[in-house]
Amino acid sequence: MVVDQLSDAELDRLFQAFADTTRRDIMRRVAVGEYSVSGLAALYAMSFAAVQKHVAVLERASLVTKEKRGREQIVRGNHDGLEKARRLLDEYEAIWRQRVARIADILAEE
Amino acid sequence: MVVDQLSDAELDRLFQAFADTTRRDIMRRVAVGEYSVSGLAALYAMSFAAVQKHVAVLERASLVTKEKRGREQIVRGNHDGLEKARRLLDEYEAIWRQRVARIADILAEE
DNA sequence: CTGATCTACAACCATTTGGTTGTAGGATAT
DNA sequence: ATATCCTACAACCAAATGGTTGTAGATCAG
Repeated sequence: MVVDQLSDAELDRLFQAFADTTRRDIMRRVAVGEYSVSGLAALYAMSFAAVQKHVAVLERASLVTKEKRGREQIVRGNHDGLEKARRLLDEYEAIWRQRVARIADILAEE
Repeated sequence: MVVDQLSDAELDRLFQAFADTTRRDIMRRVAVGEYSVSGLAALYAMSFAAVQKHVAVLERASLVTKEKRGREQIVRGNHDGLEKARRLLDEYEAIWRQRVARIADILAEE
């Protein structure tokens, strides 16, 4: 039973978000600790605006959330987004296994 | 222990490959049955060349393989590629869980 | 109040992406 | 031998991506 239907566009955004080294690194960071946008920006050899854009991509993909704290914007990992991506790959895995099982059945019939 | 180290570029290609609805659909198809490139092309409302490009993206990402059979090119799903993507997301999941566990520990100490 | 910090956003640029059409070559069928 | 089918690849185009700099609005510190 599929509880939580994801649109194609949502999945596009999800995987697109993972398809960049800097963004995957940001995901690792915010999964462990708290970072402001400028705190993240300090970690990479690119402009603040570039990092800001990466965070925006992750946010649109529901992989992080931002929360205003004073003049800072705290970036937090969003577990749901990660789970959705994982679930899709698990689904593919299941399809694969079904196929392997079916082939085994066919071989067993002979 | 990380058995099989994936370069950033490989991961970029892997997730980039998943970040398109048509390509995810192709992945589902070839996981179940056998398709030639033209067989796949017949399924979508776009040119043969466009589908050919999508297959090429999946191939560069090690998500499918092609095998020549007569004048056709048979596209097959490659389980390894899928596994690698799954493993990465599992790793993120593990990082997440560690954090949750650590927070629980801190709360328990008080 | 002033200055420094953090953020957002616009404008711009080069490259990549996702699509097209067209051309050409190898394999198959008649 | 000829026509058909399947594939590969080049050239082109519009839009998106990943980066830049610059401007401007909030918030905080002195």
